[in-house]
Amino acid sequence: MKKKRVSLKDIADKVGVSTALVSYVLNGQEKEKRVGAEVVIKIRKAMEEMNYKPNFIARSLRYGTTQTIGLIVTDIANPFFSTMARHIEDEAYKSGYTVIIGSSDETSAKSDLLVETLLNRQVDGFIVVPAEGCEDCLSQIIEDKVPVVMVDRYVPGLVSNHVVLDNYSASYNATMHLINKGYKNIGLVAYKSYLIHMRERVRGYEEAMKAKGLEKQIWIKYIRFNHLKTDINKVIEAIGSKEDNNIDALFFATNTLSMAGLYKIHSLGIKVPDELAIIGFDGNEAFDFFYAPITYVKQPVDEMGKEAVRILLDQMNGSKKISHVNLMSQLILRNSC
Amino acid sequence: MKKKRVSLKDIADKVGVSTALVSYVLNGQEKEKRVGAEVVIKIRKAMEEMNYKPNFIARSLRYGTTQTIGLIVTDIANPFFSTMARHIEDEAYKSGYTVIIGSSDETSAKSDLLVETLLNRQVDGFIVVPAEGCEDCLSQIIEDKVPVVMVDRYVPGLVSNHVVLDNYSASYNATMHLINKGYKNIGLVAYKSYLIHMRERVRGYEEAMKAKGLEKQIWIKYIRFNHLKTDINKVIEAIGSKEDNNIDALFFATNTLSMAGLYKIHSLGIKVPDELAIIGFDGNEAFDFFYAPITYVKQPVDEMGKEAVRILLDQMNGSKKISHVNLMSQLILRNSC
DNA sequence: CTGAAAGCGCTTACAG
DNA sequence: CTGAAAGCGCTTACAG
Repeated sequence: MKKKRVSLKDIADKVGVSTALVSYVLNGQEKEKRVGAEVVIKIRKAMEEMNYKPNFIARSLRYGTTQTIGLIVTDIANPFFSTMARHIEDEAYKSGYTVIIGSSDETSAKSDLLVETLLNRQVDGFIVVPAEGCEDCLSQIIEDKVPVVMVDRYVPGLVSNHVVLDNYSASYNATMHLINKGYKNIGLVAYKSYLIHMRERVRGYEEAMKAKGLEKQIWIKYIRFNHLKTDINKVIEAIGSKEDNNIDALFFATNTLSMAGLYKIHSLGIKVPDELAIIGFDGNEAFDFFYAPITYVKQPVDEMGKEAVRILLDQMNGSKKISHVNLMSQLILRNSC
Repeated sequence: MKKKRVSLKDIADKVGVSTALVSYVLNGQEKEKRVGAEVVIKIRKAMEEMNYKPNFIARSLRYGTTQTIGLIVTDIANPFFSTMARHIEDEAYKSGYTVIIGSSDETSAKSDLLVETLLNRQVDGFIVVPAEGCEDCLSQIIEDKVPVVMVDRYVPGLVSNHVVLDNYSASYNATMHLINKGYKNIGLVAYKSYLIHMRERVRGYEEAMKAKGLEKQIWIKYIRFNHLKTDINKVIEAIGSKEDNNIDALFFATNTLSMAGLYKIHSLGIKVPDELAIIGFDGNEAFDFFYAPITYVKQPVDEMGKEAVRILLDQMNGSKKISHVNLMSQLILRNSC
């Protein structure tokens, strides 16, 4: 079907030299290998004329390296991850790397599948957002000695690289902001998950409450990832009907939680911030257009992506150093609290 | 650095057979090739024990096929394209294909670079959102006889596949909706571009206006892609200060135009729909939270992605049929007009 | 300065 | 039923 592409050998035949010479000029080694000046010219000309393009697959097989990075996120359609993917792409291309993206949907089954697929495809390294139960697939990567850096969250105990938000302080500061604004019954809406980033966000909230003597007011709702809408609707309805402990402020621990919560708050006509103050997670255009623009925890998603690539490149270049990067968030103040 | 992976030959040596047999059982051809029953068992066992993983790069070199699709969008961080990418990913994985994504930023230079990179990497097919001036890079793909399907827009005159929105009717219907609602001075905000999807959207608007005897009221502002904010702010400011022809309704021709326009409308405090009616393009969570939820043209992005993959797979399987798919949009009615 | 040859890890006709 | 061998398109020591 495909037209047969011209190979090194075709060039060599045309010029009447061995493939070695063609390979040398292709790779700019005509100096070191002292290829004859006229030969170089002839080879260049032939490559041009025949529109030669090197076959990376062959080169990969030879080198045992593909110049490819595997990126596993939970969902590329999630703006947080698509934005990060873009930064990763840009940073990787700068160094001649290409990126293959896969979405795990927060399941270890899909993560496993992706890891296996990408490992078979000989990616040189991984950037992964580990899902729950991903200890195994990650240790498989590590066993194979393929460099990997985790982003957004990491698997505690796994000796490997990661670049994540300082989730504890992000959450602590957001909660403290609400407390300082005078709210007392501050609730947290989090995912039901033992993943570290979620636990840290919970912990930050709890510690802030305790620090201000509000341990009695600690109120956390855990949402099931697969039942986002139904679970969160229930939570918001209960708040709306005052069944629930007179919650006067709500902190959402992720962007998807924030959005789902806002939809329900909006449809129930709960007044923000008068009846309910809000702090969301991650920037989002929708936050800006909510009638009370939403105060939120801003993550340095660009840095997260770029830093992950830099660490990964380092590893692929043989560095043995394990890097743990904690990025600081910023609380963007608006009118929702 | 990487641990040497176990190869077919390692298995063969361990079991004491030739690589041919191992290859046969690996590919489930033990029946056709009548491999001895015990041998099959031994090979299977060895593969298991040694944790053998086939090397796709080697296989690719042999087959001349990589089971990889190259996807070139304008920006993977744009929600429209990231959502499409997700559908493409899912559909591709179903058939054992992996996808490599690149962002062109709407420039032909980056598109060229991406095409070259992906061609070198021997992708089996392309799905591309062609940028302005991309005639050349596309014809290069076509010359190389690599299957390609264009999405979102296409290059007229290029004999190739595409799946796009029926932009003319989308725009015609949206404009007609505004006219029927009684608006007279309806403006269109489009990108300054000769790309077909944009021209069709402009044409749909113009024809609708003419059909209702409003040719005199035709009013179009062309925004430069690289000066989105400044250009659009100027347009909205002029409307706000009534300098401009008493525009009472605005139709935005893309999602990025819609968002940029809404930000300015919001910050100037222009009342929607009383002072200015709005129709936007593409669904968007921000549309939902605007104080007057935005009426918009909804694209079937899932179908667009999946259909593109199906056509591409068909082509890669040798089909010579050229497919042109026009998808219908839907006007989602809300309160902004 | 240049060529012949081995090898990366597979697959597959061919011979027995 | 099984093995030896060629070949996919490159790179690179080695010999001359």
